[in-house]
Amino acid sequence: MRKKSKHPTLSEVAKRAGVGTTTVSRVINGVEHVEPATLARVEEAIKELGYLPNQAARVLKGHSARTIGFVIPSIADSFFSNCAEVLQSIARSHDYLVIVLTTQNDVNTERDAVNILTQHRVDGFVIAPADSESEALRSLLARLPVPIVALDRPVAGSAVPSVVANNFAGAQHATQHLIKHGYKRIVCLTGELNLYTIRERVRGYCDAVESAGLETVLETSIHDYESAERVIKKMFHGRNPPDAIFTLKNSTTMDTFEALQRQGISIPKTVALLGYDDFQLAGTVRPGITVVQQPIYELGHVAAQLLFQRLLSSTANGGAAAGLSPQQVQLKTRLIRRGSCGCSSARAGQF
Amino acid sequence: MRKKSKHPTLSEVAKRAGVGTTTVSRVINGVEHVEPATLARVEEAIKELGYLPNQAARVLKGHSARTIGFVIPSIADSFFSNCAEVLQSIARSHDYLVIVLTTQNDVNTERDAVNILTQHRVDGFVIAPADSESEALRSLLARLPVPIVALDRPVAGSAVPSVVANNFAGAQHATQHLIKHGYKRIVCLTGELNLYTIRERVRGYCDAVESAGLETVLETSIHDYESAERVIKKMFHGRNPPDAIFTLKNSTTMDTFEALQRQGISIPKTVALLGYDDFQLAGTVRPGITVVQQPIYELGHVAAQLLFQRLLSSTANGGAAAGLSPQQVQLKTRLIRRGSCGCSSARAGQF
DNA sequence: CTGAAAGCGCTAACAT
DNA sequence: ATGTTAGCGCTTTCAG
Repeated sequence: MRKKSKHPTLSEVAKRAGVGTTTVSRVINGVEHVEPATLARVEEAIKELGYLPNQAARVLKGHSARTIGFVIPSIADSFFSNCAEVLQSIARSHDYLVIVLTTQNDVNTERDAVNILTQHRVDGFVIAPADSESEALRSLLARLPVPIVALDRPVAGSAVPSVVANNFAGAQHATQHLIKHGYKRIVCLTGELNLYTIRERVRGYCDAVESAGLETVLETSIHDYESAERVIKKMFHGRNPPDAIFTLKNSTTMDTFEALQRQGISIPKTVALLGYDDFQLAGTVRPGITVVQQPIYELGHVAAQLLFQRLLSSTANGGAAAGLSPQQVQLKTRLIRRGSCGCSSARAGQF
Repeated sequence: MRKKSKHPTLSEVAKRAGVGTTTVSRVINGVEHVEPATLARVEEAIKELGYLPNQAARVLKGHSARTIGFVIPSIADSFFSNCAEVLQSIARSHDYLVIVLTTQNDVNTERDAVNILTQHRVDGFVIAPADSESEALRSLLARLPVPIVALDRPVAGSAVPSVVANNFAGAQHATQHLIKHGYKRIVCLTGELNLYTIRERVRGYCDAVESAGLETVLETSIHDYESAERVIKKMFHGRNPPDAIFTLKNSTTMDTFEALQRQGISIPKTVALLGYDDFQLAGTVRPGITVVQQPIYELGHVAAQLLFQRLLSSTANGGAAAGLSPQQVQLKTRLIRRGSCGCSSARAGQF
């Protein structure tokens, strides 16, 4: 004895209240010209049935789904989960929903994700492209009739607005900082050279090192603790060990810190350490770790703003985007000096 | 000169290919009885128009939205973002989407979230209830015609299946461990006593302390670094300072560690520290922090499995849930011994 | 102030 | 093998 259709429908409500469907519809969407008595009856029927309007029907009628998508490599990554939190709260303030899809930086998964969102007729989305240079992605996005904003990584050669940190300058300044400390052999530890952000950071590192007439030492095989440890062992057992290490993302920084510590290599005495991207406890471990801090909250915030500007203005004036914010936003990073680079760690401990 | 409807429709594809809508529909949903030549024409039309079926229409037709909801306090919390990652990947393997909604543990926001998901006709959802005892939530969930699974916190007195860790036993064992070390004055630091998990942990702590004939010292005003520091200062400047501290969630553990370190209070010499919930670098700071580790991955995994079992079986046999896994799953926690409790930190450093 | 009816894009009988 | 057609639940003219 189960109900056929699990959810009550508007016409069921109408029948129960003894009115037409139009009246119920009016009651649901902002009351206008409904007699108090009728209104009361309808509201009671709604309550009794536990009626909730079917979004699908509304959308089919041409209404917005009030939903945006968020396409990111991983949601377990604190950078992106923090962005997601910001995006979520802004979306909610506009009464929009967020659908999160993860790509693991795989271009096929990413293409599927974008298509799925399109099938769901989201009103727009924010994406951190797996491959900034992908021609396929660019043309895929170009066809879509909804606003899109790129986050953390741009879409090269495309009109898609983007909000990214200045990875080049961040890495460049960080490296210059190490150079000012007098370090002569600064190695750069990383993996995932295919990512836009990483490439930019590498560029910044190389630029600074070369400008100082030093030698670039790039190690691109770090993917986890084991690879970090192996590389570090090799470096310090070989001739010409580094006097400073620059790591390009926070898991690499942590792995490196851990490996150095376990091998009893003193920071910053034997080797200095500077990491790209801040993380919890970076100021609490001893020594505190000097890092390039990204404006995570701001990145998420600006991306959300850009998206909703377009969303709201296209609703308002039929698609003509007038007076919108700049298309390509680049945000500054900040160098947080703690003890690991050789600076006095007097101010260590800040998050 | 803008297109009216932004997305191409099935009948536009049909027109362009010179066939009926049915044929196009057949091409889209698993080809059956379509002549190769026709098929080719249709496929080309689809490609040319960049056609993607409108989910809303399908759903309205009675099809599943192939979407599940995930209702959690916050997505920036690593516990929940890790769960989200697991849920996401399992959902995707079943070709389902995940909509994430956050509640900040606010019951009204939570109610809204559930209703929004219902309006979107999700096929089911996983929820970490803000208030396990809420009668309102219980009755709200009871009315819903879709499968629901509670995660991390049960829904008291309800048929909703739940997947939670054994918070009581975890805290009890942890406290007993401190007692075995010989500590006599073990204080418990926490906030958010309204949460099910915290209350269970407090119960476990109290049980162990009282069974040992010691005094319970519960400090429930810790919300951030400042409050942690204030309380610790007071404790160590007053008479009868603690010889061990048990913190009930990881941010409290980190704040406490930091405050102790800044005040030059030695761990574990002056005071031992043991925290509930593991975190990155817990094994890397000095001393490594002994923690109760929750089976995060497994929690997410089992919750997802429970949900999809119900989802898939209700699709298969009309709602009769036959041979399903147990309704109330309770998972074991693990005590990870590092240096901060007074154990030798020989095995420290594991993540 | 209220109701009847058309139609959004799609699927699924039912025809052919 | 393919086309015709009737709705799914809702909003929205257009009439009363």
